[in-house]
Amino acid sequence: MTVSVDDFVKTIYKQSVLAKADTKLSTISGLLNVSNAATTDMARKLAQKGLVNYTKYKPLTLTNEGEKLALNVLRKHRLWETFLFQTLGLSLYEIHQEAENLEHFTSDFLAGKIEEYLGNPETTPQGAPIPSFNGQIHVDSSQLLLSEAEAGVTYEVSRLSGSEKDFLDFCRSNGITIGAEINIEKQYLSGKMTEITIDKSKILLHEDVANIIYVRRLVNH
Amino acid sequence: MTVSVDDFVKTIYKQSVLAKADTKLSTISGLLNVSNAATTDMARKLAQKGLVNYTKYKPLTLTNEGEKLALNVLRKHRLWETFLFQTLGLSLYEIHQEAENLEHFTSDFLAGKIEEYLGNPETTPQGAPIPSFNGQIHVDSSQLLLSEAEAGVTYEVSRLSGSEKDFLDFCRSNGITIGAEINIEKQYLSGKMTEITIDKSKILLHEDVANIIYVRRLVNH
DNA sequence: ACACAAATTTAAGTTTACTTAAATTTGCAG
DNA sequence: CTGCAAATTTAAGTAAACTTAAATTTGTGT
Repeated sequence: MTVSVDDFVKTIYKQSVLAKADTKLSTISGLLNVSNAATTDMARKLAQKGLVNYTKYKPLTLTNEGEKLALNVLRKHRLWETFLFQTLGLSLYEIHQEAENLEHFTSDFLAGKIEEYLGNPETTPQGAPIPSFNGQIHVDSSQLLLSEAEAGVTYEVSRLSGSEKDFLDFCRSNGITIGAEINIEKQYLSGKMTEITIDKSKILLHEDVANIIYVRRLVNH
Repeated sequence: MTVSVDDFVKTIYKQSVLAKADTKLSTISGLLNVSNAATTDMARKLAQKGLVNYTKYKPLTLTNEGEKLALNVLRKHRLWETFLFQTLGLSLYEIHQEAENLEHFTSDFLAGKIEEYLGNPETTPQGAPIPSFNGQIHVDSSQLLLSEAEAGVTYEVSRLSGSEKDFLDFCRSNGITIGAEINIEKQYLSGKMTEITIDKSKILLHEDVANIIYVRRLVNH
C-alpha cells in the first residue's frame, strides 16, 4: 500500500470513530489537505480495491478490509510513538511527527518485534489504545471526555487525544499528564467551558481542549 | 528529498567507493533496476539541483553536496541496522531489508537520538563504518579483502560487506562472523579462490564471497 | 414545491518517475 | 581512419496523485 492509501483510510477511520463526526467527502479532503476532486478520485480508486464503500454524493465509509488496513496503520503509528517515547526519550510532540513518517514503511514483522520489545503495551504514552495485529482495539468504556465529566467529582487523566505542539505544551505546563488527578469544579454552557482544579490551581478550559482529554472516575474519591 | 533521489546518490556513492568499479550510467541503471533513459533523466535533474556532475556520455559523479546527501542516507541506514540488530534482535539479513525502507523517512534529529542511544557506535554489526552527522566516515585502513589476504597468515573477520540472505546464511553457518579468526591456507589464481581454515575446518571460497569479506591482520599471530 | 447555495463530480491539465523505441554518439577493431 | 556495435540520449507515452475550473447534484428555506 502507498502512503496516500494508508493516510486516506486512516483519516476516514479516525473521523468515523469520532461518533458524531461525519465522513463527508469535504471533511476528509480538509483533513488530508487535498482538493475535493482528489478525494473523489481516491474514493473511486479504493472502492474498486474493496477498501472503501463509495456511492456518489454519499458519505465515505470503510469496508471491513479498509478498516483492517486503517487499524494496521494506526497500530504501527502507536507502536512507534510508544517506542520513541519510552526507549529513545523523544517528547510527546516529537513522537507524533516521526511516527507519522515511519508508520508507512514498517513491516508487520517489525511492528511485532517492537511490540514484543515493549512488553505488549495496551496504550501509547498519551493513553491511546494500540490495535493488535489482528485488528482488535481495546475500547476503554470507563473513560469519558473532560467536557462531559461531572462537576464535584475527581477523575484521573487517562488520555490526551491531540498531537498539536500547543496542546501538549499546554497540558504539560499545567500538570495535565496521564494519571494526574483532576477535580471538576463546574461545567459552563454544557461543556463549552470546563473549570477544573489540578495541583491546587484552578483552570478554565475551552471546549477545544476539554474535548480531547479523556478522564476516568477515581473509585476512592 | 525523495526516495528516488536518495537511492540515486546512494548508488553512485557506493559504486564510486568500490575503487575500480565504474559509475557508467548503465551500471547505475542496473543497480537501480530502471532503464537507462530513466537514469539519464534523473542525472540531468540532479545536476540541476547541484547533487550530480553530469556531462553527456560521461560517467556519473557526485558533487560535494551529493556526497554529503549520500553519506547522510547511508548513516541513517547503518544506524537503523545497528539498532534493529542490537536492540530489537533482528537477524543480519532482516535488518538490511527494514533499514532500506526506514532510512528515507528518518529525520536527522531521530538519527541523532538513535546514535546517542546506541552509544555512538563506529560500525554496524556487519562491521560497516557509520558516517557521522557531518559526513565523516572512518575508513579502517588496517583491513583488506579476504581475496587479497596473504597465505599462511591469521586474520580476524572485520566486515561482512554483503546483504544477500544466501551470503549471510553461508557466513553464519560456517562460523564466519565479526571477530572470528581465519587462517589463509592458499590463494588460487590471484584471489579467484581462497582456501581458509576456520574453527579447524577447511573451506574453499569463491571470489564472489572472498571479495566482500574484510579481514584485519592479527598482531599476536 | 421550487430556487438556489453548498457540496460533489467531471474535465482538463501538471509533476514525478518511470517505460519503450528510435536516433545519436562513442570508442574500438581491423 | 573507417565502420560498426555498444552505450547513451532523445522522443513519445504511461500511471499515480495531485491541481483548478466548470458542470452537476443535493438538500434546505420559505
